[in-house]
Amino acid sequence: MSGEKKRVHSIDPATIAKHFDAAGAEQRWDAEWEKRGTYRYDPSCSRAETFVVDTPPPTVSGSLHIGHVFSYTHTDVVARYKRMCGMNVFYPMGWDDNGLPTERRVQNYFHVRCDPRAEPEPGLSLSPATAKQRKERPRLVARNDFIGLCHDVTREDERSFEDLWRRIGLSVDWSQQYATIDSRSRHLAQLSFRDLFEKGHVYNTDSPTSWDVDFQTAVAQAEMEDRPRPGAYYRLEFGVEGSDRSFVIATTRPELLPACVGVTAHPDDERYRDLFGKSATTPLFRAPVPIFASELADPGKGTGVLMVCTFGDATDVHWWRERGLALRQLVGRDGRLASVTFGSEDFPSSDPDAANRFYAELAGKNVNQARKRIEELLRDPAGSATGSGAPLQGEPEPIEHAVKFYEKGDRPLEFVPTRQWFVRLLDKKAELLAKGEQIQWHPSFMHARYRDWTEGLNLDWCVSRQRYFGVPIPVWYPLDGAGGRNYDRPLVAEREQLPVDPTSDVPVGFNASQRDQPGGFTGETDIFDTWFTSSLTPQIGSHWALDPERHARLFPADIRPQSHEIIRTWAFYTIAKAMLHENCIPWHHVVVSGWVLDPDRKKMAKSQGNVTTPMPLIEKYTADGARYWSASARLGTDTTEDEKVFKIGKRLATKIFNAGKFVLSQTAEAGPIEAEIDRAFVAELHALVVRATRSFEEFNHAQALTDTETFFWTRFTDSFIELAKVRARSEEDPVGRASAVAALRLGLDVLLRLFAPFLPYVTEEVWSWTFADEKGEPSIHRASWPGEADFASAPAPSDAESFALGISCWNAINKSKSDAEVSMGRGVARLSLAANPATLERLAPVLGDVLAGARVATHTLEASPALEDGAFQISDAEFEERESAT
RNA sequence: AGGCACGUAGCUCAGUGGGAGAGCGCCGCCUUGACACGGCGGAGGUCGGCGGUUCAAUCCCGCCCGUGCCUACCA
Repeated sequence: MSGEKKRVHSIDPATIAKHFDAAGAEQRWDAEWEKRGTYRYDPSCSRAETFVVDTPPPTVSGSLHIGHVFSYTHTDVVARYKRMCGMNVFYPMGWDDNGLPTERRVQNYFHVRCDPRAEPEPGLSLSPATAKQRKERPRLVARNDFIGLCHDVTREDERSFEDLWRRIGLSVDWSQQYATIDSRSRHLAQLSFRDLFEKGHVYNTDSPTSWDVDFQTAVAQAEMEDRPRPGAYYRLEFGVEGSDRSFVIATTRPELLPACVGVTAHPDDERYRDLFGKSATTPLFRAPVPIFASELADPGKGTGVLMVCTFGDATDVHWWRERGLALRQLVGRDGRLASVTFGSEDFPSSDPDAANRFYAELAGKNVNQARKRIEELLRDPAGSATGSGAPLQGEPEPIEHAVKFYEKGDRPLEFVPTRQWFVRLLDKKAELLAKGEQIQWHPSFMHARYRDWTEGLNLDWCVSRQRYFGVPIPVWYPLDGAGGRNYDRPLVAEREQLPVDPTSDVPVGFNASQRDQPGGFTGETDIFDTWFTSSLTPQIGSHWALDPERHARLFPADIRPQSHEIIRTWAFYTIAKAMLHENCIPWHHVVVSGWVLDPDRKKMAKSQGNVTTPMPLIEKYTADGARYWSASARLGTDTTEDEKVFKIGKRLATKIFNAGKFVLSQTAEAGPIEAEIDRAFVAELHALVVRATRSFEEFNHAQALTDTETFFWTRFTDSFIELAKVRARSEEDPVGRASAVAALRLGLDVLLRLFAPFLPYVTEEVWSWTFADEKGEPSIHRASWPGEADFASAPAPSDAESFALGISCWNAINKSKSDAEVSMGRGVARLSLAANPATLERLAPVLGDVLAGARVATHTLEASPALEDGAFQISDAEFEERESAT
């Protein structure tokens, strides 16, 4: 830039609005960016030139809240930085409409139920159900028709999300959209299953599985949560066969007594040692059950001896398998106690009549009802296994204990034997952990979440769900001559066949007439766990098996933004899938945002009823203001919704607008940057660029913002502009004037670009005034990130500290004005400035600018060796009269 | 019960082995020529507590207290 004349425009400030019209700018630039394709992904670029974002697809049936603005802004800031660094950014948007929330919403909205067996009605389109319709039975619709209705309902939700994303300026490429239930996602999910099947990673088995009795579906380990629940220890007296002995078992689930298949205690427990190998007799039902020793029994819990039921908990399942115990399944899929007959082979009893009499009181009841009733029965001495009075010893002792629930469920999970499909993961913990090591986690401690979860895994991934809406499992089963299903030879759809719906499509080698006929086939009606599809978001973006060339340009992705509570699901499963399919990691970085807390520091959640909708905040504080609040938060740190911070962001945008207006309205041509204070300012600016760039590279955008913001206020607007202002308009010093204008413009130019990822609107606005034209880059968001090239021609200052020194001196003069209670603009007729000799000497090159900025007419310098380096003392200041100030 | 994180000014939060910080709020002053949607100045904190390491600890280590999350806990 030095020497040569640049084509520089100044603006006429009169043509610029007095105040920044943020709302207008937001609307204008969003349309302009779309029109220009500013954020368009270029599919011709190689993987190395591309920065790939694995955008989290928001649950479209969820409500919009300020937390969405928060975390998506974090991602956008990174995407914008990378784009300015010259990367071809792939930043898609997905919509998560696969799964229960949408299923429920569609059911209510249209008053329909999905039924895979229903006749398809192509082109089905419904109106929202009327009150009258709601009183009737829900209409049954086929799966694909249900999916169509889902699109109808979610389109509206998607629009409101898109409105928000556009309003806050997400630099998403809107031509890259997908939905987790759309045909490509379904296709890829089924291809994923086919691939896992071919590689031997999936299996189906009939075994006790965690089951939600309300949703009536199997649930995976990752979807369970413990909730503290009140319960009670019921002390029940058991008999010992062929002996007078008895013992007492403490149980919290007396209703499972009829399902008791064994009794166990710790092998070293003296109290029960003599019982091992014998048979116990259960109270009420008089069932003989084996007594065995197990290390898993805790002598300190309850009475130290416990009953094994099918099934009370995971340990019961373990003992049942290990010991080959009987199966006496009581709780059915609906959560009610089944009808069983004591005295049969499966339910032995030494007194079947009494047992059946007691059980008749329980059959058909749900778990809670059965517990209440059996407590009463257990008070009846007639039920004793020993003839020594009521089986219930004393009163139940209330306790609070943890009970497993489906995270979306309302009643405790039960173990119910069902046939399910699983992805084998338990035997791959070590590889999964190794993959986690290859990924960079931001902040790094989030890696521990992944590690803990993976190490603690104790079940394979149950991927089948007994729901109706979702991606069908592409499998049929051959039927034998008697119509029995052969689960060991599943007919998994061929790759070329996909996508399929096995309830309407036909496996290769069969024809439609053989459906559900002996010797024919039957279609799987189960669907996939929604995570089975969501774990493929990087592959959905890259089109994976459907377009290997594109896949190679987009996979693995660079960043996966997400929140920490779904590390065990979304992150974990995505890593597992990439590993099982291609033995690689799905992305290089996981970027974890914290949560937004309400002003009382509680997590903002729809269920808590404390969510803040974002639009009013954006309208009040502008999109840039909302983004400022978001970007101020470090990754992984929970952040309080604090309007004060929004306000600061809005103020910052206004200040940038005004500073831009001032700098760009300087009419003089820019020239070489020669004045010492200009050079020193530029040197500090350069250092800022280095710091901010490093912060971005470390995924510490909050630091980059803080540094840029601090510099902008304290070094640029509050000081450099003030100190260079007079010279920038000086008629007598054309060289100094050109230098000042150049430095001011460079400062604005660089700071605008440093702010651009955070405040896309105001920076684009100011950029558009003259820089867009001068630099031939219509959008700041496509301009280059500041770097060495911007400073190549700026000579170093003779003293790196001279700008700082000038500011100190200027501040000292300001303080004297403040002390005298005169305005900063007041002229100073004369003053005496004291500093130590070395400081005075170093101040000399910038003193002229300082005195001009402070409007000092005459001054005297005083060398005071006693003063510290860099300290200034002002005395004998005489201020001009207000009227005489010019 | 284990793991992780956090605890700094009234509020929201930075920060570092050597001098305690920012913004907001508060107080005082200044209508100035980019900006009153401004500016200048000021008050305000035993950096959760107790020990230890060190010449030196808000920072490193240990213990404790408090908060949040993750994981475990159904006899």
